[in-house]
Amino acid sequence: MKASDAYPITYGILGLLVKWGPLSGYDIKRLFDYTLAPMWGAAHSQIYKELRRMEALDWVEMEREEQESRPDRKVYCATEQGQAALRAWLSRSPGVFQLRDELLLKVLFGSIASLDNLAHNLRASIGMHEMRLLAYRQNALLLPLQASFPHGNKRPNPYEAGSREDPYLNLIADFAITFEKMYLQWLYEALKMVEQSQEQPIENKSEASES
Amino acid sequence: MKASDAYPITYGILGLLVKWGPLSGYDIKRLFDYTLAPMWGAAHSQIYKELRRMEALDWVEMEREEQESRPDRKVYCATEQGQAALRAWLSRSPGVFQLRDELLLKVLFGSIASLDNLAHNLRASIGMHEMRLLAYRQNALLLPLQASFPHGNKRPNPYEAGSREDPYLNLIADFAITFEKMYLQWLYEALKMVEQSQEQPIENKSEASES
DNA sequence: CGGGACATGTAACGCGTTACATGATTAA
DNA sequence: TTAATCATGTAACGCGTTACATGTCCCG
Repeated sequence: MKASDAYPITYGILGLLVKWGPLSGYDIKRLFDYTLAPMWGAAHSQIYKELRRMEALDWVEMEREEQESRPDRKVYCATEQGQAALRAWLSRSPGVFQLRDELLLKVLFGSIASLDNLAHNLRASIGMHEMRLLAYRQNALLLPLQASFPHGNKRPNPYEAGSREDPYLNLIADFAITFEKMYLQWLYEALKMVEQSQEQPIENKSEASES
Repeated sequence: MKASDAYPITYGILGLLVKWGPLSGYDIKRLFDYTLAPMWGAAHSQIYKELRRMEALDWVEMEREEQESRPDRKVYCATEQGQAALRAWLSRSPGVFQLRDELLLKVLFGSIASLDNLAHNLRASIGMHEMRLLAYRQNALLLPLQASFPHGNKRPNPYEAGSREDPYLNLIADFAITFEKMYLQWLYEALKMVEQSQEQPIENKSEASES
């Protein structure tokens, strides 16, 4: 087991398998889209890729569930080695993460284009984040964990319906909601500023004469 | 000019060139490290790569500044075409950005390892974000724009020492500070929760008998 | 009868990261 | 003398993204 064999997404999948028990690639994708949405995104193509890599490393085991008239479900479990690797990763503290927000770039360079333009972008972002906040408030993170969880949980796992009481999940939900609220508040303030500039297009503080 | 010829970092560089006028790759790197730190990071290797790509597209022009006993500075300018491309990008509103925070993953999976471990990670993050906040409060974003800006601004550009009054830069600084404060507050609350769990290791709400 | 959910894949492409490389100047 | 600043590169590697692919079931 080399360190370069694994990356955050590897451990993300591994963690899901340990915490919410045997899962198919499709299940994992749903968990990324809902439960992990505030911290990590993943395309299904990458999840399937990663699962095969982890199988080769003996970090997960696959069991085929046959189905009629649908592709077979391939259900994965974390092995002992996988769990050891996960614990090793958990023991290393990560560096500060990199925010990569295109909107912030467009705000910084807002003066280069028109203010109408910038205002439009801000409104679009407000709409999207407002929807996210609503989703989080409606407990979207728990959607894939509800009673309706795919193949109906076969073995009684310790989290079944009571998952909403997992304190760590609650912590993440708190973060997601607090973050979206803060982000939205900033967006509204930025929009207000831009709209004021639109009303008084040129505010000549310094008696600007021709250059 | 195809859409696939450019990415956020391309426009980040382009925007810097338009806003803070002729710059070398080294200058651009400093601007990414300080001014753009809250929204986009970039390695110098990628900046040099991108500059050559943009030169091939005729989005930037290069002028060599000869120096004794140091490598020549290659100073770049945005062309008309480059500015047009930048404006076109500014007019498209971006989707929601993806947070990719390894720490949040480790918090979610915190119960898999020891609480000591998780507390340690949280404290490390607190330290790092506390430093960031301090830097932002000390106007770190402006560092490369101060009077000391490299080759001393040759042509009197409209931003020279007064950059601290650019309203868009102020907006970004506000965002950075608000974000760090929010993040830190959450980290402290998370740590408090974990420390309480350490004191009362097993809180048997449900008279847990053997499975 | 079209669209969504279910279910799993392959392929292309490059941004972003990390490491390696060079070499002078200046300050602690 | 050790380290930081100045200054610009090359190379390897793969995660993350986007697009393409296939086929059934079920709901309105």
